Amino acid sequence: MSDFERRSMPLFSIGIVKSLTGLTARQIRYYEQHDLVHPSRTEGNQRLFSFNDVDRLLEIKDLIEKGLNLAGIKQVLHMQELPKTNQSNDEQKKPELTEKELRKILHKELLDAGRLGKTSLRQGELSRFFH
Amino acid sequence: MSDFERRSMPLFSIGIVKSLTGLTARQIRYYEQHDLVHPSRTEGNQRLFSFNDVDRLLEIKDLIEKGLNLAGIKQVLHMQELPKTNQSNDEQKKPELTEKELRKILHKELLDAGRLGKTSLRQGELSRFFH
DNA sequence: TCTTTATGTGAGGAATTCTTACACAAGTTG
DNA sequence: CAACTTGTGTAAGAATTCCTCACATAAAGA
Repeated sequence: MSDFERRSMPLFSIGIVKSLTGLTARQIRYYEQHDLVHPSRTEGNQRLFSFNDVDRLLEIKDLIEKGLNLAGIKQVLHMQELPKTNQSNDEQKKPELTEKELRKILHKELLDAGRLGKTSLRQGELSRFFH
Repeated sequence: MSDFERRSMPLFSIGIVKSLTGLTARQIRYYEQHDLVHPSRTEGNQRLFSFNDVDRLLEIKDLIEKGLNLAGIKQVLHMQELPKTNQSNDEQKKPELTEKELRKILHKELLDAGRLGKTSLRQGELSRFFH
């Protein structure tokens, strides 16, 4: 079993994820609805989260606390996922974000300057807690 | 958070543990009832298993497949937990096992000779799957 | 002021888990 | 052989957790 598979394995019910992240069930479902996480499901349609999912929720929480809105968070998470994609591809993959919104988000990030740098250090946060 | 704490953290519902171990819910509850595992509980009394609990259930399953009965398994697990205890302490801690039963168990183990050695190699099995 | 965003809350139902009880096959004991 | 023990299956009924959907609302933006 590869590292990737281990971290993508569906293991945690939403109740556990609540306590691991400090988010409410409402928030977790809302973030899923807006495509920020993609937990799998049991046969009976109950959500099951992986380590990766929990890590990602912790990142989302972090960005929320920095004042980013969901559009901004989506942007950041996508950039982390596709670090080597060239610019033309990037534009093709996020056509829904207008120039204006992007400027607004970047403005927020500037206002938060100094704190944003910590994001990369917090990557894979959960891996510090389990092994 | 220490290593010990991480591995003792209550995370998994019995449904997940079923799929991780291949045991039935009945078996898992029976082993708990006979003091082989001690999952914690949610506020609503639902079982929550840790990595250690799942590891231990995998060991139990292994020993079951080797033909040991629960008394024998309890013996083996206790010996693993207290590797440095002197003999007098050992006797104090397992007064419920008669000489006769012990002889029977040892006989079984002899019949299974050659396979039992693998047990120690399978220690902490789950740690190969997660980190 | 009106709209959007992110979250709280509640209802009603479905899925999961709980305990308890009965059944039973295989092994053990007398 | 008859009775007992062990380990597991199964089912019932209740409790807990989770689901979706809908409505409310504060804060922020237009």
